Amino acid sequence: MTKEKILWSVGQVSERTGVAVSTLHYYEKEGLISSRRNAGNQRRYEPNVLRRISVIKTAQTLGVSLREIKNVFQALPNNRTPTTSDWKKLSSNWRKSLQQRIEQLERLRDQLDDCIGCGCLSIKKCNLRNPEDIVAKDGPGPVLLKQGKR
Amino acid sequence: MTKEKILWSVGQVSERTGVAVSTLHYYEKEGLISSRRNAGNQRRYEPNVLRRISVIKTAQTLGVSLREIKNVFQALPNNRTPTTSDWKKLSSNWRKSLQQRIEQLERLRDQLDDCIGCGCLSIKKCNLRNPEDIVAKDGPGPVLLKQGKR
DNA sequence: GTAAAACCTCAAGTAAACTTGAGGTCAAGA
DNA sequence: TCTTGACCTCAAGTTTACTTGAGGTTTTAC
Repeated sequence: MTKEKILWSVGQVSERTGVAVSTLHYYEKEGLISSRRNAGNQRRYEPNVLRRISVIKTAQTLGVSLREIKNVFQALPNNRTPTTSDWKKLSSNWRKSLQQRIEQLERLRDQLDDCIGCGCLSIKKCNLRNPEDIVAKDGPGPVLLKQGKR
Repeated sequence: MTKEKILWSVGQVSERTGVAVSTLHYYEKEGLISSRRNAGNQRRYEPNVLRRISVIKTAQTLGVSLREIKNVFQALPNNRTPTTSDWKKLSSNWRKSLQQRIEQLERLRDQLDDCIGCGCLSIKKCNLRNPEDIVAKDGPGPVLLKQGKR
């Protein structure tokens, strides 16, 4: 009993996932997904590529860069096609950073509430802009939230 | 009694806000902030530029593009330096989209929880990847969350 | 068997948000 | 005064995540 493998063409994967063919090429070039080729050199994907693409897109929604996603993939034992339990770990980790992001935004929201309340956004008082309660003196010193590059 | 205006040099604004001098130049070129010049053609900023920069940085944290921020600024009557009540409106609006973003991420988080629970991320079952409860058929059709460009 | 649709590669282009560099001017302190 | 640090302009470079295009091959449908 041979296991019949259903393979997908790039166009099928594209339609199935909503991700452009050119993007699939790009992901492959970047080492995020892989494919086999048929006799005519056309890409043929195993179904699990859909998993990978889902994870990529989900992670991007969370603000994870492709580079980081690739690292996560590569950290999987033997860089094998991830198993269910690998996915569990991934989901768990991303759940954590998602939670952190949510909390960060909630803090920001609450600070915005303060600002709306006080109508301030003033340099010396506003929490949002002066999160460490640093009060402006004549001398300088950074006052905004430190923010990574976006 | 003349109103003494304290003006800031670009270096001072940079240190005060944590935003690089080159970025301040860039924001000015893009029409997000403005400055006067002293006799020697050096930039001199009115204190309210700090407000603008705060708003820019805050909005960016919320995922608002510079273009959008500029539009908001320009929508202010006479493109004047925003007043306290202008800021209230801005804060309110941004508070709304912040809330939406939080809710979106919370949904994502809860769906991730489901995935962790079921260990799936499977094509046919996973909520996260199949948010509309579209069950995979043999025929294609996009399955991922629609996502704007990032 | 043939035409159209789908696929291939590789290079170059795009957009946002900045940064870097070259070449030169201005200002403040010893 | 002189030197050093802060400033100036303008052009070009950088990064991420893709898209577009040219020129050619393969597959599929009639």
